[in-house]
Formats: sequence, C-alpha cells, structure tokens
Amino acid sequence: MSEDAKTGRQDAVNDLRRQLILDAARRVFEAEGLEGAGMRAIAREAGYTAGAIYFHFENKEAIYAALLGQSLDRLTAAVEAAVAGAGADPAARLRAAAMAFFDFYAEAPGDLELGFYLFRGGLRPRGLAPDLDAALNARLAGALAPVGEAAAALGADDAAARAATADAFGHAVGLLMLHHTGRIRLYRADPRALMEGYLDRLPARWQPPSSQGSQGAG
Amino acid sequence: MSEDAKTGRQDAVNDLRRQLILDAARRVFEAEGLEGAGMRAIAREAGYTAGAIYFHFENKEAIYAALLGQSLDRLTAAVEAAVAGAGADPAARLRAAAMAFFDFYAEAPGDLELGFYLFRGGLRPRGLAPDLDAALNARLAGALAPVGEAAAALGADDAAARAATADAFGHAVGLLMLHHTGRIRLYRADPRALMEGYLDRLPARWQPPSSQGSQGAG
Amino acid sequence: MSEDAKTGRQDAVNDLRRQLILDAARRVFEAEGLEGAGMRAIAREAGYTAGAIYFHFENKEAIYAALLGQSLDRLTAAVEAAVAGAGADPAARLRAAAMAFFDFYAEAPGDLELGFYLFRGGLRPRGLAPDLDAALNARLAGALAPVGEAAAALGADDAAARAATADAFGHAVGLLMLHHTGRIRLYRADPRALMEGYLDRLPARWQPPSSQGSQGAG
Amino acid sequence: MSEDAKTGRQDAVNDLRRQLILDAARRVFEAEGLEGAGMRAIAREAGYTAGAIYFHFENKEAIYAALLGQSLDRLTAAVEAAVAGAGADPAARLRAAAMAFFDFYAEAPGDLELGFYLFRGGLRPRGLAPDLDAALNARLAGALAPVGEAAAALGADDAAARAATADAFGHAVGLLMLHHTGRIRLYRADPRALMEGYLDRLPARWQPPSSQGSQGAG
DNA sequence: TATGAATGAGTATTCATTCAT
DNA sequence: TATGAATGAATACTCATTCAT
Repeated sequence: MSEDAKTGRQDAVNDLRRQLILDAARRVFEAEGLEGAGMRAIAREAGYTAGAIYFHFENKEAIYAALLGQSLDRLTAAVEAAVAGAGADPAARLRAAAMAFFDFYAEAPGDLELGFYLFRGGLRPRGLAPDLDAALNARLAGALAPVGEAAAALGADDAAARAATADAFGHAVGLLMLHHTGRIRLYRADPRALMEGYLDRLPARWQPPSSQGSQGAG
Repeated sequence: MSEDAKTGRQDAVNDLRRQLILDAARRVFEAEGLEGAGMRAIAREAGYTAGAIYFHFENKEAIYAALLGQSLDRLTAAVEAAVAGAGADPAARLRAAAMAFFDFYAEAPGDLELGFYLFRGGLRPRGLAPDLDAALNARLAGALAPVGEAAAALGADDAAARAATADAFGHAVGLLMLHHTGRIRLYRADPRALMEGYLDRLPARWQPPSSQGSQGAG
Repeated sequence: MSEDAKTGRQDAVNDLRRQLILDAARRVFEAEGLEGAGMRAIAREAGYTAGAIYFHFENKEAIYAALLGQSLDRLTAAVEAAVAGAGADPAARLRAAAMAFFDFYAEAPGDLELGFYLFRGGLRPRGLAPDLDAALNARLAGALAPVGEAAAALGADDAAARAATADAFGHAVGLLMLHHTGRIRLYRADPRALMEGYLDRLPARWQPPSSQGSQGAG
Repeated sequence: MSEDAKTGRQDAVNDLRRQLILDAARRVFEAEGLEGAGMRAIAREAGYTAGAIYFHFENKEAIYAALLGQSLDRLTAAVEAAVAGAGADPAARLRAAAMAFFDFYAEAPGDLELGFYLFRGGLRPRGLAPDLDAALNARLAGALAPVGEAAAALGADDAAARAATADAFGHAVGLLMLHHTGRIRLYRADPRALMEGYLDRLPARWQPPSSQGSQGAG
C-alpha cells in the first residue's frame, strides 16, 4: 500500500472520529441545552474520556465552531437547492430562499440556538475568536444572499436589497423563536403560515425610496 | 396594635426587601449578563450574604421569574401609554403599540434576554414551574393585546387578529435579536426603520381570509 | 454580649480556621513537597472540602504567601532574639544573627523550600503578585538587617555592609541546600561547623576597599 | 557483515537519537523552565511524537537524569580546563577550580535548577532511583575534586580538605541561588565579586585544627 | 431574619504514560 | 522503531444551595 493511501485512510478515520464527537455534541446539546453541554457530557456521549476530546479538538469553542460551521453548510445547501428549484422568476426565488431558510431552522431548533449562542459571545470570557466569528458570519450572510439577489432583480437598489434581506432574516428568526419557545401557542398561530403571509406582503417590485411607506396600516 | 397591622407592616417591609434584591439582580445582570449574575454577585450588590437571599426567594429561578414579571409590567405600561397617546384611529393604535413594544426591548436588551432565557428552560433541569410559566405568558400576551384589538377594529376576525399579533411580535423580536447580537450590522440596516417598514406593509384593512396571499412578491 | 465582643470572637474563630488550613498546608507540603501540595490535598488534610478553602483564602497563592509570611515572622523573631541575647559587641551580634538565620532554616527545611519556590515564580504562569513579592522580599531583607548593622558597626561602609549581608546570606543558604539535599554527606562535613568557620574568617574590622582582597589563598 | 557490526551501528544510531532527544529537552527546558518541559513539548521539539520518547527513555525522570549527567560532564571538563590553565601553584588552582565551578552555573542557570530538582526528589513519588542518585553524586563530587586536592596541597588534612570543598561548594551554590532568584538585587551586590572575596579570605595555608576559629569577626 | 461556613458536584483543561497498529 | 489515539487522574477554581448559630 502506498504512503498516500495510508495517509488518506488515516485522515478519513480521523474525520470520522471528529464527526463522531460532533454528532455526540449535537445530541447532548439538543437534549440538555447549551449550558449542559459540557466537555464531560460530550465525551461521555461520544464514548470517550474527557481528555481524549482534546486530541481531536483544541477547545470547547472549537467543537461549537465546527458544529456551527456544519450547520451553516447545511443551511446554505438547503437554500441553494430551493432557489435552484424555483426557476427564473425573481419573486419565486426570493420566496423559495426565505422559506428554505425558515424551514431549515424550523426543523433544527438546536442549530438556531447554537448560532445565536455562539454569535452572542456565549463562550465568554474567551468568546469566539474574532476571525472565526467573522468567517462564520460571512457564511451566514452568504446563505441568505439569494434573498438579496432576488430583491435586486426586482428593482431594489443595494441598500434596499440589504434591508430586504435583513428584514426577512429578522422575520424568520422572530417567528422561529416564538415557535421554538412555545410562545406562538399563545396565539394559536402557525409560524410557517405567518412567514408566508409576510412574504405575500412584500412589494411585487421595489420602487424608488420616496414612494415607499405610504400604503400601510400604521 | 392589632396582629393584622403588624402583619401588614411586616409584609410591606418584606416586599421592600424583595424589591431591593430584585433591583440588585437587575443591575448585576445588566452589567454582567446572565452568565455572570450568580447568587453571590446579586447578594453582594444587594448588601446581603448569599444565604440571606433564600429567605426572600426560593431560587435563582424565582428571582429571575420575579424580574421577568416586573419587566412585563413595565412593558405593558409602555405599550398602554403609547396606545393611549395614539388617539382613536385603529391603524395608529396598532402602529403605536407595535413600536412601543419594539422600542421597549430595543432599549432594554437585558429584558429580552431574560425573557427568552426563562421561557426556554434556561434553568434546567428544573425548568420554569408550569404555573409560573403560564402566568408570565398570560402577562406577555396581555402586553400585546392592543395590537390584536386594533387589528380587530380594522376588520380582522379573531384568528386573523391573533395571527397579526403573533406576526408583529415575531417581527419585532427577530429584528431585536439581530440588533442585539450585532448581526444586523452585516446588512448595515436600521432595525427600527425595518420595523416601521414592516408596519407600513400591513394591510390598511383586513379582508376575508380567501383574499389573502395574492398580492405579494413571492 | 456586645457587638464588639461578638465580632472579636468571630475574628478569632476565623483566624483559628485560617491557621488550621495553613498548618495543614504546611504539613502537606513538608510531606509531599511543594508540587504535591495541591488545593485538594491541603483541603483533605485540613478536613475541608476543596471549595471550602476558598472561603478563607482567595488563592493557592494566598495560602503560600501567608505561609511564607509567617515563616518570615518566625525567622525575624529568631534572629532578633539571638541578637538581643548577644550583648553589645558588634562581632558577637553579627555572628549571633548569622547563626540564628542558619539554625532557623536548618531546623525548618520546608521554610527554605517555600521561600525559594515562591520567590522563584514557582506559581507561574500567574506568579506571586508583584506587590506581595516586594513585601515579602522586604521582610526577608529585614530579617537579615542585624548582620548589616553589625558590619557597619565594625567599620564597613554602606556597600560593604550590604555585601557582607548578601555574602553571609549566600553562604548560609548554600550550606543549607547542600545539607537538606543530602549532598553534604558526600563530604562528611557538618554544615553548622562550616557556617561557623565561614564567620571565623570574616575580618575583625572592615577596612577601606583598597586594603581588601590581598591576604587570601586564591 | 557480522552481527556485532550490525549491533554496533544500531547502538550508535540509538545513541544519536537519544542525544537528539536530550538536546531537545535541554532547549525546551531552558526556554520554558522545568515546569513547562512536559513530555509532549520535548517530543515536539525533537520531532517525535510523545509516545516515541519511551523507546529511548523509560521516564521523564530518565531524561532529566541523563541531562544532569551530561551537565556534570561539562562541569567537570570546565573545572579541569581551568585548573590545567592555572599552573602549579595550589592556591591558584584552588581559586581557578572554584571560580570555574561558579562561572559554569552562573552561565547555565538551568543546569543548577536541574541538579537541585533531581537531587531533591522533584520527581516524586518515585524519586530518583538510588543507584542513579549515587552515580550522579559521585560525578558531582569528582567535578569538585580539584578544590580538595589544592587544599590538601596547601596543608589541609583529609577532613579539612573535604570541609574546604564542601564550604566552597556551598558558598558558590548559595550565591548562585541568590543570583538566579534575583534576591541578590536586594543588596545591590555582584555575586561573582562576592565569590572572589570569599576565596580571598580563605587561609593561605591550612593549620592544625586547634588554631582555627580564633581570628574572625564572630 | 440574617450570617458565615461548608458542601458537593461542577467547570475546562493538562499530563505522563500505555498500547494497538 | 514509531505513530496516533486513548486513558485516568490530576489541576485550580466556581456555583447554587443548605444549615447551625
């Protein structure tokens, strides 16, 4: 067997074990919440001793960062797939992207919590290393890029496209929080329907800024 | 002096001391964040020893619950004041209520964090006691009631009014999360302006359900 | 009982408990060496749980610093007592001070180790806090002050008095190290006799610098 | 090729690798101090993995012992060279030996630390194996032998020669400790000058024991 | 009602060493 | 001979909570 093949297989085994730990971490932290997802608990779930984890990850932070990275990968893939399946119509693409984003987090509550936890500096006092933070933020922004692009195709200028992206992001996140914390039950409302309603009310095309803000209820 | 009077005065003194602790807890937790707000820190800030707190609150959870209750009181008052100042026009009342809600949490990030922390079961393994949870949820619903009422006045049936409330709630919360976690900076967007834009797009009057979902971008 | 009396007794009890821990720390670290004197071991020896120690001492460093402080107190007392009993003759006072210093550490090997360990930064990465270090160093210097004073009384100028102190300090410390590490057995020599021999060879009076360094063996 | 030749070459290769590790250990431990010189750090510096070290050394202790052995070799060589260069005069030889000893450790603080660490049982609970300890002690004694020989040449009997060696050893070690721990700064004294002053005060010739102890300051 | 002491389980991380491959 | 993975016990320190006084 060649050295290359050996190295390759070693790497694969290594990745497998890293993934094993990451999966364990995911399970623990979906079951116990982020606070309860200590190194010991993760190690136990993965069938390791606490110290063994450090052979594969430098830090608790590193584990969470990897977890979040994979989550963002899945998110990006989901959004891209939805957009690709939505055809050429910008409005349809916008809706597909936004709903894919919403659906992704609706089905993976842990991922939403993870994202907010990390970005908020949940790992203080150390906090997420600034470069990691920047990288992950960029990936998050990338995942939602199709929304902005669709808005631009619908006549939005740069600022309006960014605003539309942030607004849809916000709406989705807000509904998801209400959903996952059970608060939406107070209103017997279906969060997905609300998300769709929100998208329904978006303008069919964007206008120059001066013509905005005049036809609403408030 | 009657026993009743004595008891009454004792109760008053007691309430005062509870409030003293709650104020201290608020200060600590706004200064250090939820993670840093341990019992010792709260006690020190209140001028007590750690053990003494347990004569006034059963738990750390109880402190946070009381804190959240008072926060909801202030929120309710803020929304009600805004609505009262908005005149008779239902659209204006809706907007006033929603913006008051938004502004309240925009200025008090800690209160938002507290709310989500408690409602999410941040205090596992015990979690928030079910009756407390119900009571606090009811107060939260009450704070937003003016939104639903205004929607009803604009033609919404019961379900639509509830949906509108939940939706506005979600939008505000989502934007606030983006805001407080710094994520909105990715988009260089102003969360308050986005909230207003959201309200602008609400229908001027509510229609029968069948006519919904046909005029938007998606 | 007056509040003062109560407070006084509380303080006394507190001091007692601190001393209990310090004694335990001393025992542990004389038995196991400084490396083995972890918080757990100290706590166990003192009959406490590990966490309880922190009620009485902020740090491991604080424990060692207190231990060293007490050691220096005892050293100073021993030297002063010896000097006081030596009469007015400066030469006798010098010898008494130096031998008292030597004898103190000859009988308390742990104290010597403790001193060197702490001063050397054994507690890295944090190291002994600079102000503590300065204070302890000052007390150490104070303990040896009688040597310098006696040298001055014997005609030494300031620099020579300091040099004499450092030199005697060094000789004592070196012999003690050889003694406590068992290395002196290689030479079948008695460290105390060597210390006395060293003192014997000191000049009866100090001369101007130019006349020094001309009558020795080297 | 004979088996012997093969074995011989293997041994040589082995020694080379041992030396590689020892050099790495020296570098690590001079750079990071004894505390920071873990097996992992040494292995990394040597270009090995941690486990591989154990094929060449049984222990961390074994590494340190070997290191100390080599240090003593260098010390012996340094002292011998100095003595060889000092001519025939015993007083000059004594001074040369003692100053070479002093200078060696003045320039290699790590070697001094290493020596004391090992001899003190720094590697508890096991401690330095007794035979190793004896062997190293013998080499240490050998390094200082020229001092005793010179003293003998100056009239010292066996006991006096041994005492003189131990005493000079002690003085040097003590001054070096004061020097390396920074304590000598308290006295603004130059340790090398003090060492020379100590040698200056040694007797020009040794007398019968009865005449000792009568001309000093104490 | 309050204090101060104490508990016990918890935290992340490090280390020398072992062992299957 | 070497690797890479793993162990298990160790480290200092923190926290919510309890309880005798």
